[in-house]
Amino acid sequence: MPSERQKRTNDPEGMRQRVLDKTAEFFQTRGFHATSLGDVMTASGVSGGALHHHFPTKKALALAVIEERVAKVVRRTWMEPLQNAVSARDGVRLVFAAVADRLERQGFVRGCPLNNLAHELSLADPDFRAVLAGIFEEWRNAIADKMRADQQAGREIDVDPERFAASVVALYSGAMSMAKTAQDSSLLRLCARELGESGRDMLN
Amino acid sequence: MPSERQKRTNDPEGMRQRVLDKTAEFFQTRGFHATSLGDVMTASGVSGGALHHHFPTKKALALAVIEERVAKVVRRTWMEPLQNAVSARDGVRLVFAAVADRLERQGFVRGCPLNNLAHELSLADPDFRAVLAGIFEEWRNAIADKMRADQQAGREIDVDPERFAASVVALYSGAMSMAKTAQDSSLLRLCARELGESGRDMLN
DNA sequence: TTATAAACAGGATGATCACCCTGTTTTGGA
DNA sequence: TCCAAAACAGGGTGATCATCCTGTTTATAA
Repeated sequence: MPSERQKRTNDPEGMRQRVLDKTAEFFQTRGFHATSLGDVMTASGVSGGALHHHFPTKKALALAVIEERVAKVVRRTWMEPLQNAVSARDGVRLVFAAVADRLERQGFVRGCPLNNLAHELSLADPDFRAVLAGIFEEWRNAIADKMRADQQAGREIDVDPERFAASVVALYSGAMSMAKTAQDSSLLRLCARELGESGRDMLN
Repeated sequence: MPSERQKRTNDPEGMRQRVLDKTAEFFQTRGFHATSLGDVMTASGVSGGALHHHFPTKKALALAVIEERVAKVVRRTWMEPLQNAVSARDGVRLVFAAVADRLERQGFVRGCPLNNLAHELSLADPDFRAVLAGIFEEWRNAIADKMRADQQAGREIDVDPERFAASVVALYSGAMSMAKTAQDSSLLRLCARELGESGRDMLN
């Protein structure tokens, strides 16, 4: 039986996840440089020794956040809904609308976690840049693949899948940038309309 | 006549501009937080006292950089070429092409200075956010105004100028984000094609 | 010429930060 | 049961950074 002098319960995986959660949150609202490891330690209730044990450097922590949190957000927000959509174009419209809905409910815009970190870290470190570029590519590929599937079903024949994918990611990223800076989610909706309700729009 | 014990020549405005130049450069490649005032002092050959005399805080320096450098880049890159263009759509295409040309010549992508700082500073400080949002708005207004002028000449009747302007800024900002992260300016060209060469494109 | 303020120099300072080190506790397998 | 490794605690450390302060030099206006 556990004696009363058992003071600690080791939960390495739980502690790791707690650190990643809080760090991802701080990175999203303050960015990499404005987030201190002290902030992370206090917020996640982790000692300096434990933090260093799981993540030897701040860079290692950031890479884990990007690979295990940021990438996951992109997959859950974009790729999964897209695969379940009836078409590429419809899926993209649904994602734009879903994100705009969420932003309006929460009342403020923190921006796209991938873009936030990409801007701050892409030029700072080659390792950061490589991982971030990989997520962007995965994102574009998911959209292009869906569009190619549509085309194999005989639809959207005159569309270049790569160009469509890049433009959708660009439109979304840029719209989120503006929405974050203006703190106005209606800019996202405005850009979303450009994705074409009928056949006479920019992106149609 | 100037005696030989005249050791210094005061040039407050020149020194101010030199500081702004170097700071804008550092902000563009490293960002706000990764740029130390020591970096600025060494690079621009300015003493701590002089720097503090012209810009009492780092925030004041950053605000000056945004208002006197970043805003100017947007005006020179976007608004002036746009006003001289034959149409809004054509002007936008020209700017995309001009930027892509420059990026290819220089061989690397540092990104859009406005977006770079907007991502890092928008949520950090209300004053930063306000100034940055103002530049985005000015940018959008310039595009929308040009489109409205086209419409008064009977062209592009079925286009919403605000929507067009927001989408163009978003497409450009997002394309630059991707190009910067991938260090591949061809992504900008790919997105530029979405602006419509004939009449069957996303943005046409 | 002289007084006053602006312009500039350069070191001091306190706070912060990422990282490290030493030691203790817990865990799981031999 | 025991032992080695993993997990964790917490204080220390050198470096860096933004800001400040005191003093000196230059410009300007009376």
